[in-house]
Amino acid sequence: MTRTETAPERAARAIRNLIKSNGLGPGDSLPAQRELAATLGISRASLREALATLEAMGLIRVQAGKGAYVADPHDGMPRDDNQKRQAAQVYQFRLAIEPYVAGLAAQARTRDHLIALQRSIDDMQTAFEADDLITAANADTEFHEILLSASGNPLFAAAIFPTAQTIHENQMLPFANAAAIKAPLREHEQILRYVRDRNPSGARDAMHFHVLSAATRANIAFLRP
Amino acid sequence: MTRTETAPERAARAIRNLIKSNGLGPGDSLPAQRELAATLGISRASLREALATLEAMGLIRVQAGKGAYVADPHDGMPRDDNQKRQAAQVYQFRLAIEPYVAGLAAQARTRDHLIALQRSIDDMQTAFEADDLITAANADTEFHEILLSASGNPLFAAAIFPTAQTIHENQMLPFANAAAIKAPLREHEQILRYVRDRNPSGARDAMHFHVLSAATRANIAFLRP
DNA sequence: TGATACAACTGGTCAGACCAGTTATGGGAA
DNA sequence: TTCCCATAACTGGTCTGACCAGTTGTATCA
Repeated sequence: MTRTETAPERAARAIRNLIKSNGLGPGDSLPAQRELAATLGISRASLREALATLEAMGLIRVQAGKGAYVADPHDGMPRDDNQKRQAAQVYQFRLAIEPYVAGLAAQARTRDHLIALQRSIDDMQTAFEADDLITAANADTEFHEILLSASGNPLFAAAIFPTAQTIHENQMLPFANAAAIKAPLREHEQILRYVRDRNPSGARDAMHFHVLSAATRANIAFLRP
Repeated sequence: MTRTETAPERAARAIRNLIKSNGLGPGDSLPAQRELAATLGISRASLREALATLEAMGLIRVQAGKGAYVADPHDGMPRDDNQKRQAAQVYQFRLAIEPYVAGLAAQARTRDHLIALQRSIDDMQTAFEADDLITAANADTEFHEILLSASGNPLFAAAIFPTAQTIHENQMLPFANAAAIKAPLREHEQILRYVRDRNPSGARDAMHFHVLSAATRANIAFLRP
């Protein structure tokens, strides 16, 4: 039997669509609860349950007396007005996870992973040639996601998930510096080589270098153990 | 002004504590909503909002007509029936994160962190002497959580959160072997020593050893990069 | 003994009320 | 005219009490 979708579930999905289709960005406000409930044809109680789940997911932020707003992805983490510092935390985080994951991937990868990794590199190359930095950044992210999945341990992907958006944004930073634009491409190729050759320590070091280089390109410094 | 905590927020935290302190595991059922609301001194509406956030966080699962249950953390991630394999993934994950975090903590810790770490060690000791393995396991988890916070990078805590329950479960496994019961205690003390002395590489190695030892005690083997 | 019907649960949803903050507005005082 | 402040009209936060729809245990009847 296909379990019936609950009213708050339906509402939560509707609100997410509303945010998307209306192109609402961080800080933009949602309709008032009484109005939104009426629009969706549900009670305010159900609406509030939907809002509670969306808030738990970090998509919105609700303030008493004021309203509900589309959340800034950075708001889920402790106050830190300093942009640079946030970026530093992201790179610090990546430096912990990604070299390790690359080492695992070098051992656990299948032929399909290699193909997918190569394609993401090709996509990135093509995007660069077309000056399409958005697509290039997407390809960049994709490369890392494939490695994540190639590691064979779903916990890493689960761990990255909450910070995925922050990480992606950060991955675009380096591209602001047009001069060093091809460097990440070569670094990806180097990583892929080690992963293909099943050389964990090589992959690990190459990824370590890649993350540190990306930080340097973005002019970010941070504490390392 | 310190923004007042909302009733559902308070309730969510209370329920999480309830799960912890009662040692509820996956599949165990929570009290009925009417009863739980009365216990917490809030309305069912507020209680339901709390449950909605907990469900969004993947901590519980609510079924109409039946009840609310502590969720299996592995639901929502790729099927993997093999218990041993799940445990291996957890240790593999911890081995990536925790030594790195320990290294950071050794540099960023404050005096308060040291005090808290020492207390968690003392609690664990006391619990062992009282043969209270549940409390001991809680103290064990607490030690690691304090280090997480001492690292100064909230991303690590955020990353660990989704798998926190799995990790906690795993941390209890070693205690099944009564012989080696004091080992983790000594390992924690060793880590604390390095953290106190601001020795990152020492802390890192000690934590590496600690995680590997825990895995060995639990008779778990896994791939390392 | 076994099947069934009922009672007593469970969560899902709603309407409507009231409180406590926030904000816009309009009327006075300077 | 300009500025300030009281107030009205919002906003979300919370509660009560009701009813519906599933699930489950139990007692009754064949």
